[in-house]
Amino acid sequence: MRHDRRTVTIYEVAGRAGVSIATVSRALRGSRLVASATRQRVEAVAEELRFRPSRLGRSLAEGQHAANGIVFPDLSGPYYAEVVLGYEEVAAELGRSVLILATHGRPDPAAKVLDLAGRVDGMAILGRTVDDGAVARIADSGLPLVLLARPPVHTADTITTDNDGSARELVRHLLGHGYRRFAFLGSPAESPDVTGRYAAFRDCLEAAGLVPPQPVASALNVAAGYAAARDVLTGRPQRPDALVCANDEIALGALEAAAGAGLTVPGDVAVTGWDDVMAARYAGLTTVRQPMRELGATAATWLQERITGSRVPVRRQVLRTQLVTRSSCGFHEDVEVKE
Amino acid sequence: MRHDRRTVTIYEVAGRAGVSIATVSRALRGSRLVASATRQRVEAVAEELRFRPSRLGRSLAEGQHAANGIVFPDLSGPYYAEVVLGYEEVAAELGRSVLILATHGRPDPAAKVLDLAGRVDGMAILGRTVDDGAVARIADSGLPLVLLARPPVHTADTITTDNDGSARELVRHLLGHGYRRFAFLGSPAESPDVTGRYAAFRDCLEAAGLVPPQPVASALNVAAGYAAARDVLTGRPQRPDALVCANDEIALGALEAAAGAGLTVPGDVAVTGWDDVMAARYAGLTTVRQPMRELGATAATWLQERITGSRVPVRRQVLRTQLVTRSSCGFHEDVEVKE
DNA sequence: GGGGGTCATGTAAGCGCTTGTAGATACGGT
DNA sequence: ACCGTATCTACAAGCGCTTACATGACCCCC
Repeated sequence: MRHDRRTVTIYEVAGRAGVSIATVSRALRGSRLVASATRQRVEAVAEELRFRPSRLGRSLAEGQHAANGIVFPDLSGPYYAEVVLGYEEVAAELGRSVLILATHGRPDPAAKVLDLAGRVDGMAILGRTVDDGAVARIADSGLPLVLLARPPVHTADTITTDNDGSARELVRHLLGHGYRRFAFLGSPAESPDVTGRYAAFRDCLEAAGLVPPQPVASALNVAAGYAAARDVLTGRPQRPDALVCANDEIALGALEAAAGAGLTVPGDVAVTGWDDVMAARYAGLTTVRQPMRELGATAATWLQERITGSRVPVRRQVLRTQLVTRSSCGFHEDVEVKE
Repeated sequence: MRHDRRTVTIYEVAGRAGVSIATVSRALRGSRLVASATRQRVEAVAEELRFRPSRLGRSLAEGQHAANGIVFPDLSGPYYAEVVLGYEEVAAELGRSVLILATHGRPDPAAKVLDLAGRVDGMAILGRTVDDGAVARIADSGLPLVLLARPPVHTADTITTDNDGSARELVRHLLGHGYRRFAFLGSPAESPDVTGRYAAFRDCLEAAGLVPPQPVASALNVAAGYAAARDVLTGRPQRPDALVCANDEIALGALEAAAGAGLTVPGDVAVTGWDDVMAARYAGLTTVRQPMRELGATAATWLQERITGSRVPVRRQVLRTQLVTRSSCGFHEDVEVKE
């Protein structure tokens, strides 16, 4: 069952250098307890033999994987990719490898998540990928955990973006443009973010004296958004004049549906999204930009603190968002600044 | 230096169940050499103690990490993200974890790549992230390796997409629309793909009796594409009428530059890209779609074969691409099919 | 010139698992 | 009553490293 290729071990280096393995280990890790002549000899032999210490041996002895994990639904769309990137960048800087696990919308990722948990010193969980039970079980095992864009679970740290604030800002902006017949496209059950966005949308409309509509079910992709918007724009007695979409992909689908129905944007209907994907810019879509990279970076930083130190209190943080107004929500004088 | 949180080990399970650790191991791994009464007892105790076998212990004993690595430049844009996703999906299916390493354009990732190599049973390297020397060194160590969208290095398997074929198809298409004054935007040094695309572009124009232009330097992002296109469209005596851009981001920048220069697309100038990013659709950009997901999936499959079996011959494969014609390369009757 | 440091190195005990091998037990056939 | 065989279990070696502790050499100074 062993690997075919023989790798050179610390024993061979020790033998060739005429010292014990303890000395090799010390010499190569820069301990001061080695005479410099010995150190040089060991280094020369190690170089000659192309010795690379086994990560497994080292990890087992140290009781540290020197690795972090991250679980996410997928990487289509820049949203999660940016989070992963921010996470990886900080982790790499700290000398930790990153293990990924994409759930790909599979029903029960618990087994794979548990497996991942056994390979890392800490782990970030992104969105609604792992159910509360599994999260609690992992947290209870003592594995440092950070939850991202996901409802908190007792002892784990949690970071989210400001869905509440951004939804309110968005709705007020649309109200300011004179829109009154709102629709919300996207199923709150799809993700915790959508849940929060819809809730704030509802509250904000109520506060404005309007009757908030039920959300229109839609998965978080272009095709679903197209279908949902088509139904809403053509199949109802009272056509809405503002489609608040749970993310940009739904909104992009909605823009197509509007065009298909012969409606102009933003004249006949306004459309907004969330995420500020690259396509949003070319589609003139008003949307909410979120600090995804920072989300990942903060997660990696927090984990590091939990892994090395033993800070006790549970942390929660809400990252600020930015409303990006383009043409799809009404006419503006200001032109988007070139980036 | 050991971890604080005490994890339960096989010894405790053995003690509680009144058997040896060997029996625990066999019982839990489903060996037939265990009486079913014993197995049940062990399983009950393991469950009660929430015993999770240490991955490190197991890997060390088996000489297998049960993990694959992948190195890529970044994850902005769907290109690499899709590859990673395809790779992860297949690897996970095969019970292997995935370690990622983003080079983030850092100058010398060799140390981190070597570290990664020590943590996995096989590894994919994407694009021009690791220099030939480091690749050769890893390959020589016997680590199964697959190179993606990158020039081959002796013993490693290589998979690329059909840059040559797609470039020729693209140029012929533009020639068919009547364009004759071509420019190529993108620095061949940026990536092996760009090198291949430019070479085929050049050859194809020569074959058509035209004098191929030198490439116009540009990094693979929107801002660089904008700047390069602006120079080409405004700063030259003979303005080109077809901008073949090395990827979609450059092309999107070029579209903006054309608009900024008061030129119509495709009337005054045609623009094309590569990758078919989501924004390309909304920008009406003609481009080349590549099977990125398949690229990653194939890499994982090949690695698995190399890791488990010992197939000797070096493999090379070129994946087919698909020209996606939209409005930016001339007027078409056909409308893109809804996806 | 012997006691007490300091410095360099070796010894060995883990870290948590897998697995080859040997031993124990029970059973059936003769 | 005995032995061969099948079935189960324990023993122990190993995987490749780190590190506490022991050992020994050497030097300094009273």
